[in-house]
Amino acid sequence: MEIEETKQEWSGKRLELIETAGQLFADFGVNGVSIRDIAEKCGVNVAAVNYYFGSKENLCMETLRYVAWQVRCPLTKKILEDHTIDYNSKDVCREIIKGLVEERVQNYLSDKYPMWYSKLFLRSLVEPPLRFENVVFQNFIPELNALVEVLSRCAPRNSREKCMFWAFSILGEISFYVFAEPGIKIALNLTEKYPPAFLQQLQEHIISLILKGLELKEEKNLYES
Amino acid sequence: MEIEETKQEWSGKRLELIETAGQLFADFGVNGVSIRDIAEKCGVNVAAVNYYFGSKENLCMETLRYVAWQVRCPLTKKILEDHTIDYNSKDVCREIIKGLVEERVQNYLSDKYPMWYSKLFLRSLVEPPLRFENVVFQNFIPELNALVEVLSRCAPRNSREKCMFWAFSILGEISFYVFAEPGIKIALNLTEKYPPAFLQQLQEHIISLILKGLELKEEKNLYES
DNA sequence: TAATAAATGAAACAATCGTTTGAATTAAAT
DNA sequence: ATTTAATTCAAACGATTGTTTCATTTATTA
Repeated sequence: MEIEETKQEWSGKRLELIETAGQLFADFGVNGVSIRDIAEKCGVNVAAVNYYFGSKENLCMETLRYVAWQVRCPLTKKILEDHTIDYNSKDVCREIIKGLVEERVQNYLSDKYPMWYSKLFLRSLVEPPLRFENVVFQNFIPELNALVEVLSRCAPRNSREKCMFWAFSILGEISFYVFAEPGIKIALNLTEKYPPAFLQQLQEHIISLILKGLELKEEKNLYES
Repeated sequence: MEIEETKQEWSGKRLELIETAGQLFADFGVNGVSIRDIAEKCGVNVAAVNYYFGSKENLCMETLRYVAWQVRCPLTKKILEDHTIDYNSKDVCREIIKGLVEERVQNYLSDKYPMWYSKLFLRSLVEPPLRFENVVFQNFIPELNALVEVLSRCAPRNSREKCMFWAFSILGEISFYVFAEPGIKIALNLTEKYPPAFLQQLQEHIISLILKGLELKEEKNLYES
């Protein structure tokens, strides 16, 4: 119900302002976007921002809260709460890790959501006045810890420290394509969004990389030249 | 000699301004820093920026040119120009890849350079008015292509497309610790810079991850439980 | 030492920033 | 239909932005 209340606030002109502002914030940074830029692109008066949000900073935090909700990856916690999982089965562990990577590639890079959702979310780790907001502590750190816990269970021979590195590997591999998107697209001669076939290859690349690293790769592949 | 001329411009009050402005740009974004901020922190008059650089935008490009020079990774090209290398030797290939990763961990994350050098350099891939400057095309893309070429030679069984993914893996794994530094340090309870022991572990993690992925890992490790 | 160039400083420029005001308009409720 | 609330609008607020001016100081050269 708290969720329903939250979602109600994300409707109408208020939502339009969040979507417009968020996209601009993601591309140009909060300080690179003026309220007049937002108002013009959204087709509303400059006073609308202060009418709906009180201040630019409030709007800023709202855009962050919004995208953090949109791209959240709940699979990790769902796995941790499922006590029927047999982590002794390598097949099970493989599927779990495949799922973790897939969810993030899907939420961060595919056209399930606009790219600027994840781009703005990543900015919250970096840039004032976004960073150090509660939304970071309520999303990034818990999800990171959950990710480490799942990896620890799937690869018990690895220390918790090692699993932290693997968690950062998953996040880093994917995040790079988000935050460095403009440069990467130039390097790859892409004008539109990442093609689905490209994302499919990337997803398989990351899954294979993690599975090999955690010694969970199917044996047949280990020995083939 | 062109280099010498360039270096001469990086001295005195001019260099102090570049260093001061660059650090602020890296942390707060170009639009998040005013000329008065820079002047105050640098202990000079507000007119100094326009006296030495003509405009804020010129100063901005100069800071970028400066850090791109500082953190450049010339090892890749040096390898490509060395025609005595035997890429049939797995030992040689292993050492090459170790070197490539080490150079980047050293230049981007260690205390060889201030962290904001690499942070600002990464911003050039993302954020106007830094992005799409010539320095990106003259550094990021050539180094990326060189990296792909070296990986192709070391792992000839992988397609060029695959090697591109591996190159992005190396860059992504390391870059994540640069651009997401504030969030990561909170997650890891770090107040200072990344400890040398941590970077050593990270470096070994990435090298191992890439070598396993490219099937270059020493056989003894492949079979040990 | 005198003359010249380089560097610095206080003050102000127009432009833009986030924000506020209060009237005009639209929608909802009685 | 009338009242009330919600929304939109043009205009202006003071503060801050990047930049310029010009006098002053410092350093260099003749």
